[in-house]
Amino acid sequence: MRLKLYNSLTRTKEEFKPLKKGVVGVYVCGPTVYGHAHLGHAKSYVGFDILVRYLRYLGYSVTYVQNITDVGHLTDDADEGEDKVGEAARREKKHPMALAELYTRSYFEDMDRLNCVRPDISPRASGHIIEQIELVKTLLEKDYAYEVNGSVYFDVSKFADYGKLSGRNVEDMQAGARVEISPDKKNPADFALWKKAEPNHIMQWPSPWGMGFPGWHLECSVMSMKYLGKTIDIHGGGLENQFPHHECEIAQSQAANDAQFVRYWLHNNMVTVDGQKMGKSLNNFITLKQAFSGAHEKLTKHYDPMAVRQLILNSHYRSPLDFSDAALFAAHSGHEKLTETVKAVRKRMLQAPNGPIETKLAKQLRQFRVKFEAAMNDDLNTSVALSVLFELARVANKLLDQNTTDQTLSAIDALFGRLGDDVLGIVKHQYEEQVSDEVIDKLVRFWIQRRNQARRNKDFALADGTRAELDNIGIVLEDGPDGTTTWRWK
RNA sequence: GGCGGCGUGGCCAAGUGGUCUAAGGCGACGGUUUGCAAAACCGUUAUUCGCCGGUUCGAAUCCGGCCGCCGCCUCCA
Repeated sequence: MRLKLYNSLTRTKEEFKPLKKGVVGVYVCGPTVYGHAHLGHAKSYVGFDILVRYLRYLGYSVTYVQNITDVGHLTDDADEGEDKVGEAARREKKHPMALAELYTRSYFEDMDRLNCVRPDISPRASGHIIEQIELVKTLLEKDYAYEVNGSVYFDVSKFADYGKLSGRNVEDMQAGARVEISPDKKNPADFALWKKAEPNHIMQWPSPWGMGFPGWHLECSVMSMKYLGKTIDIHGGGLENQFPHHECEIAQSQAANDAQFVRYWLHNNMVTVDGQKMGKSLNNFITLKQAFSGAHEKLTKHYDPMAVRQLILNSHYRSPLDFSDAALFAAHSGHEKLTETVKAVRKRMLQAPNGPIETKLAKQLRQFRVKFEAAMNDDLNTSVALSVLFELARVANKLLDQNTTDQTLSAIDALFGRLGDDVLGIVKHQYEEQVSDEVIDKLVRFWIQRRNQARRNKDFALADGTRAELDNIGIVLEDGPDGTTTWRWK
């Protein structure tokens, strides 16, 4: 069976065939870096992380591009609001580029903790102004765009397919239902390619139309074209960007290039928190840093990033996901079970008797792999794929109760590695048991107490024995004149 | 107003015409193991898939109606 993906463009699951054999270009709409990443980012980017990992598992050579939006994304409607990065910069009293850098780093840090593979290229919108201006020029030359007062708009009436992706009809949409119509536009659905900047606007660049900045939609067209070509295999993004962002990308790109822009459109569904949409005004807006530290009133504890990842993989990427403390807790418990099993297998592997794997078991492991791949091939059904890991864990734990062979255990470990690590990213190559200084201090103090108890009981043999044992480990006890005991490394 | 999605056990969640008396996880309960516990393992926990009607030899899965919930079209992945 081959990989099938649900293509938003055709609204069907289609067999995935890349344009060039064995090579896949993936472009995913990245974050606008004006704040810390939140649970919504986690769902979206873990979802596409799985796509990239699985394509690589299947043997494709994948180029994964995910932009960083640091200019042009407005707070209001696509044309009238303030630049998000600019506004946040003003609020935090930073230069916009410093603010973008801060949150870009924060974003990468959070994604690393979620064990998402880094994109191969993370292009910044502000680093591609020249290319964006070039695209606007092309669209003007081809008469798909018009200039008004230093701004350039795309003329939607000239692009027949506008609305095809999101199933909308320009005529049917209530023009300006919730948004003021810009007087400069010929048609309310027209969108900005280039915006004139007022003098106080910090981020602005010279252009043939005067000082200004690019429209938000432009960057994705330009950067995907630059790094992946005019026609790309897969474009991913959050469902909320299907309209208008992705429609606009299609219109710009295809008008400019006279070529299909994207062959497979993938859209990730949204998250809710306790059943409600997550919004800054709703007091249920949870950043990843808050989830990882537990610093949010909706959370009873801090959650390991892997628990968040596990919860995301527990459901399908096209289904909405409700984050609740209970759901996170359940995911955490489940993840712990898998982790403990993998650790136990690896530990036992080292001392298990030499011997081959039983034929019957080898067959069962192959079946697990078949089931896993069938699930993943079916539009990345991670929920079922994950269930295979739990079945594998059960088999492994049963074998651990018996005196099984080293080859059996290493086969199980290899399967955990291939499926759980390479594809799902919830099993790690290595688990280093790190002991903090605080824990060591508590342990030593515990022994100091025991020794002092022995001293009070005049059991000097035990007291001295304890001190000698600690000394062997490299820990020196020092009894002060006031009866207190401190310790230091030898 | 326009567009779309969802409703499966106490909770999360797969399954979308027969292998479904419905995967997997969490939780709960009983058992094995254990000095006790934890972990692990075994078993129990939906004859039923929001409600009503229809199509069909057969429906959680298709169609119609109703009820409920959610999202997008502003911000937001």
